[in-house]
Amino acid sequence: MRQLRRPAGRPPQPLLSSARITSAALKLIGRSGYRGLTMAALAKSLNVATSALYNHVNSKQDVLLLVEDHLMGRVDVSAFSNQPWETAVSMWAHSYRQVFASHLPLIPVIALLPVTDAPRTITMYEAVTQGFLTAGWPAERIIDAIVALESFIYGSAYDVNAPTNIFDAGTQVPHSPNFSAAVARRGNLAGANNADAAFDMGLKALIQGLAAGVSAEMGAATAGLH
Amino acid sequence: MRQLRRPAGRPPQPLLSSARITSAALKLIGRSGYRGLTMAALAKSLNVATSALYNHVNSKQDVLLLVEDHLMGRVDVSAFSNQPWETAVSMWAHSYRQVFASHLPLIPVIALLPVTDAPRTITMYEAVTQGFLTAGWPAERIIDAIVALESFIYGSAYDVNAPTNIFDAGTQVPHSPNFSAAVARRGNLAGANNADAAFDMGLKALIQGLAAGVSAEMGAATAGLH
DNA sequence: TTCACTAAATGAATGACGTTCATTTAGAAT
DNA sequence: ATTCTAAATGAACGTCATTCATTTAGTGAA
Repeated sequence: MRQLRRPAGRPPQPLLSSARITSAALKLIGRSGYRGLTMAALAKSLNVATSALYNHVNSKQDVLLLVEDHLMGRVDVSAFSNQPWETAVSMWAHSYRQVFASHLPLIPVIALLPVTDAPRTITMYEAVTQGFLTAGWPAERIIDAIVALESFIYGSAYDVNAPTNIFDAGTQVPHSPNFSAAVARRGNLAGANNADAAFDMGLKALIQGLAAGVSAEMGAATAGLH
Repeated sequence: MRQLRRPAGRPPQPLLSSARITSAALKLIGRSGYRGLTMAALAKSLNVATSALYNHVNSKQDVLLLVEDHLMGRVDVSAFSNQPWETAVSMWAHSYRQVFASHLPLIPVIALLPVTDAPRTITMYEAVTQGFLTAGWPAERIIDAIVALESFIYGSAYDVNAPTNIFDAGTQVPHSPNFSAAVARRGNLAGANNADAAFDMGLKALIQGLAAGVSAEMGAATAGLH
């Protein structure tokens, strides 16, 4: 079945928009991964010439930013409004990691690009900040704590995609006896994925450590120490 | 000054080797960053045809793996042999982050590729594992703890390269009052880089939390609880 | 209404880049 | 000696992102 060829020139109704591009990009990523996300394939899936995309985005990076911000809307921050701080942070972090574990190429985008053009991302941060404030965190410390948690989440998202044999030392096993033994013993405990176990362990430690750190500081402040 | 053109055919002395390629790649990265690291530029810096590289590596990924493993040798693990566990982990983590903060494109390589062909990486893990064992960590938990720490380190390496205005909400400031206020207050405290503050805060928390978690578990085990 | 301007499409062209292949030459192994 | 393999050259390929001239349609000002 051949398609009618659309003539050149502005169409009566616009064929493209940021929203349409974002949606098509997400479908394409779902179907063929980030390797399949090319400007040509994206245009084709929208039944449009490749160059038409550049009337709506300045670069492929822009497309990635659109996708990133859309996905940020899927990160669940609801726990910050009805759960204690520790629980809320844990639920948020789990959701955050889950959303981006299948979108690793976005991590450099999130981590390095200003949030200015990412409204949903800003909304997410606002909810998280509110949760921290409600829990009594001093404003001065909140961003650093969020950044620390996010750093852990990004790294953990990579780890979700690590192959199971990533720590296989191969021929070097004799030269790394302690390490290789530890690798062999890993996961000898009940169930669950290795990546999940490491994430849960680290997240619990981080949350507990952050809480301890900030409460110590506040205690000191209250006591007038500095 | 024109170069003599080398004729085709195997030269009496090999012009290339893994070591030479690694060294040239590192120099090139230092001079022009990862954007400048192309197979063509790499070959040119070695005064060799591009295709000659493929007699020694199978792909550009291979080059990245060579560089990665070389850099792993720069990560300082010495503290594990003469410092208490908390100090050693902290020093190792700082060194690890510093080494890779200027090599972000390697992070997916480290995080996702088996260590099998990375001998220095294995050596690093062996030293870290020994440090954990000496501190009394149960073998079953060590790899998960290392993975958790590494995840945090990778994410923090990205953060080192984040622009200072990354959290600038721009026109959306009115819609994110708490977040924007927290961003404004960040770094109101003495000196230091924002990224460094977040890293120190998170690392301290993580180390403390991991220590607390494992000692609780060991205490329970000692007491015969399970 | 007309006219200039801008928005949004097409399709051709460009320029990087990674990678492959036929070919050549030299060392190594039988 | 002869054969096999290692290691080089240079040409060619295919994939991409991006740009540009061109076309057409809506929009706002005179």
